[in-house]
Parts: sequence; C-alpha cells; structure tokens
Amino acid sequence: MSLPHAILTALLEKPSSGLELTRRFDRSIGYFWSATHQQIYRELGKLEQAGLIRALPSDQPSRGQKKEFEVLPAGRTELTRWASGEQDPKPIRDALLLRLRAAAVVGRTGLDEELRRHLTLHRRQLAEYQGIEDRDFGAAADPEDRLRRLVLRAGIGLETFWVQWLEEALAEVADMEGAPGEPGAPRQV
Amino acid sequence: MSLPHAILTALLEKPSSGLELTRRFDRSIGYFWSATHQQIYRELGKLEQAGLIRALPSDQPSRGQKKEFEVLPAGRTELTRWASGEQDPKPIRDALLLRLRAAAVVGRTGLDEELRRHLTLHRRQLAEYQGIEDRDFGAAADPEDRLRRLVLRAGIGLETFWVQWLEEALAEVADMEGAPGEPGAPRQV
DNA sequence: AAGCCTTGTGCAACAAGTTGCAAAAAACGT
DNA sequence: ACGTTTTTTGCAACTTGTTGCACAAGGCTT
Repeated sequence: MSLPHAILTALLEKPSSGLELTRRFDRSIGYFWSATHQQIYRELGKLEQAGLIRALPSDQPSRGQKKEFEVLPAGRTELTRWASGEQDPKPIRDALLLRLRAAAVVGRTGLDEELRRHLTLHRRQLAEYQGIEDRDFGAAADPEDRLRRLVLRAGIGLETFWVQWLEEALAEVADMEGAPGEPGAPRQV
Repeated sequence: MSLPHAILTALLEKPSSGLELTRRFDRSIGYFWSATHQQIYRELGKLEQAGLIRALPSDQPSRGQKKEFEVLPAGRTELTRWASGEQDPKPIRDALLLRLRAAAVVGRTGLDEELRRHLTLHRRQLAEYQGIEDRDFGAAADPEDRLRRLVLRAGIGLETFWVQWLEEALAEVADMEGAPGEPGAPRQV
C-alpha cells in the first residue's frame, strides 16, 4: 500500500525515469522498500493518470524512449498527507525462522549450511551499509540527512542483530549435533 | 511461497481445523509468518487436493462443520524437501522507515507521535515474547524445544532492536525540533 | 549497412495476500 | 420452541507483487 509513496519520495529527491528509479530502488530506497521495474512502471502510469506526477516534455515520446517524471503539487500534498498518518508495523515474514520451526519437526538436515549462508549474506549487507555511512554521512548536518542517516542506522542495527543471532544459532545447533535427540534426520514415521 | 509449509509445520505439531490453525497463527507461528483465515482455508484446500494432508473422517462434513486435518506422509516428505533447500532472505519492507525518508523531503509533521506509538507497540510485543520465554522454556531440553526457543529469541532480539532504535530516533528528532532547518512543516514549494 | 548489444519501456499472465461478505451448524438465552 | 449470537467454513472480488517476454531506439562493431 505504499509503493506510490515510495516513488513520490524518490521523485521528490530527484526527478527520474522509470529505469533510473529502478536503479535507485536497487540501491538506497530498495534497502527497506524493494520494487521491481514492472511494479514501478505500472505505478508511474497510475500516478500520472491520477495527476500526482507528470512526464517532463520530450520531443516525441515513444516506446523505447526515455521518459522523466516529476512530482506535481498534488503529489506532494498526497505524500504529506500519507506521511502524517499512521502506519502499523506489519508482522515479520521470515522464511528462515519458519524453516527452524520446520526443522524442529522434520529434522535439521542442511540447517547448518543454510545458517552459514545467511550469516555470510548478512555480514556482506552490514559491510555495505557501514560503507555507505562512512562515505555519505560524515558529520550529519541538516535535518534531511540526519533522518536519512537514521534510516540507514536501522539497516545497520537490523543486520547486526541478524549476524549476532545467526552466530548464536550456529553455536546452538552445533551443540545439538553430537549430543542427544535426533541425529539430523527426523525420527521417521 | 511458503505458506503451505508453514501450515504443514503447524499441522505436524498438532492436527487442527482451519479456525484452530488461524488461532495458532495469531499466536506462535504468525509471529514470524502471519496469515489470515482466508489464506489458510484456501491453502488447506490446495494441500488436500495435492494429497499432502487429509481431513480426519467426520460424520457428514458440511459447511459450518468443523473439519480437522492431518499431514499425510507425502506432506511430511514435501516439508522435509523444502526445509533442506535454500531460502533467500528477502529485503525489509518497512513503512516506518519509508516514512522517515518521506519526512526528510516533506516535513516531519506528526513524526514524533508516530515514533512513540511504535515504541509502545514494540515494547508490548517484547514483553509478550519474554513472557512466553519465561513460561514455556525453563531449561530447554530436547532439540525441538531448543530450536523453537531459538526462533523466539530472534523475535526478542528484533523487538529489542526496534525499541533501542526508536529511542535513538526519538532523541534525534527531538534534537532537531528546536534547532536549525525546517520547523516541522516542509519548506513549501 | 547489417547485425548485435544495451538502454528503456511496457504488456500479459500469474501468484500471493487482503477485504467484505455469506451461509451452515451449533450454542445459548428466554 | 424460537430467535439470536457465536463458531466455522468458504466464495468472490480486489490489490499487490512476480515472471517472462516483446518491442522500440540508439550505439557499436565489422
């Protein structure tokens, strides 16, 4: 329900074409609100029709032709409206945790490898975030940057948490392996 | 793509009817894989048709009549297969973070209240998780319980993170309020 | 200039998740 | 015994997200 607002935000930061937006979603904004180019194009169409954004004039717009969008006043109003309302945090949807629960009933085959794999991924992501913080936010000055930094620090905190938890989990699982209970495979029916 | 596996897991832990499942999703499993009753009923239908689960025999099953399901061997096999594969962590989708970014371009009206509200919600959730840990996991013995506890500890860690981050964010926003930059409302176009 | 790669836009079909409602059975009050 | 509420199941329509592909323009290569 908030992809349009993500796009409005991105476009206010800088008018862009669909593909540019996609790229930027792959970098900064997509870190906490991902979207494919398809979603973006579709949504750009809707936003344009709704009169919230408009395409910057170009010679003769046609299919493979770049098309830049900018936010209209109505769009800014809408974003302001949205941003001053309430958004309930929606519950976690995490396949790895689900998998642990499954492992509890069906055996932990391959669990160790999977935990390790995730650990690597999260370490990498954490490093990337920290790189961005070092590079882009020296001494955060204006409110805008301070807010953006806050968002980045949420990312860092989350990745840090996962790294720690995964390390804990790996230790725990390793500890189970030799000892009691089932030997990796489920006690079969 | 993993709701069916969430259901299989739940049903292996204990055969249930659709509504019971919904209740259990609202408590334990839904903490990291939420689902509405509609999704669950629809999925139960599919799983039954696919021969992974079956309805326990009852007199004459009809509409408002309770129907219990149990997992068939094929279902266990499928869950085992799924649980030994890879699941990539999908990126965060967090409306609050998006909102912060929006606030950076459109002003932080009402931001403080919203942060406070979330803080309350996360504190409450954290307390609930800790209650469960205290109640259900004294000295975790068998591997199954240790895995389930690990999942719970992920929940605790996540909520703890959010609480900390929100406190940090509130301090930061409060610090902006008096000082420089924009006065809560955006510098209007 | 013919062929090919990249950039950019977009359709169409599908899968997953949400919302609103309806309808059968059972429980309950009076 | 009758109407009301609660439990339980489910349909239908909609929104959101994903996947695979197609098509246009322009640059590059030989």
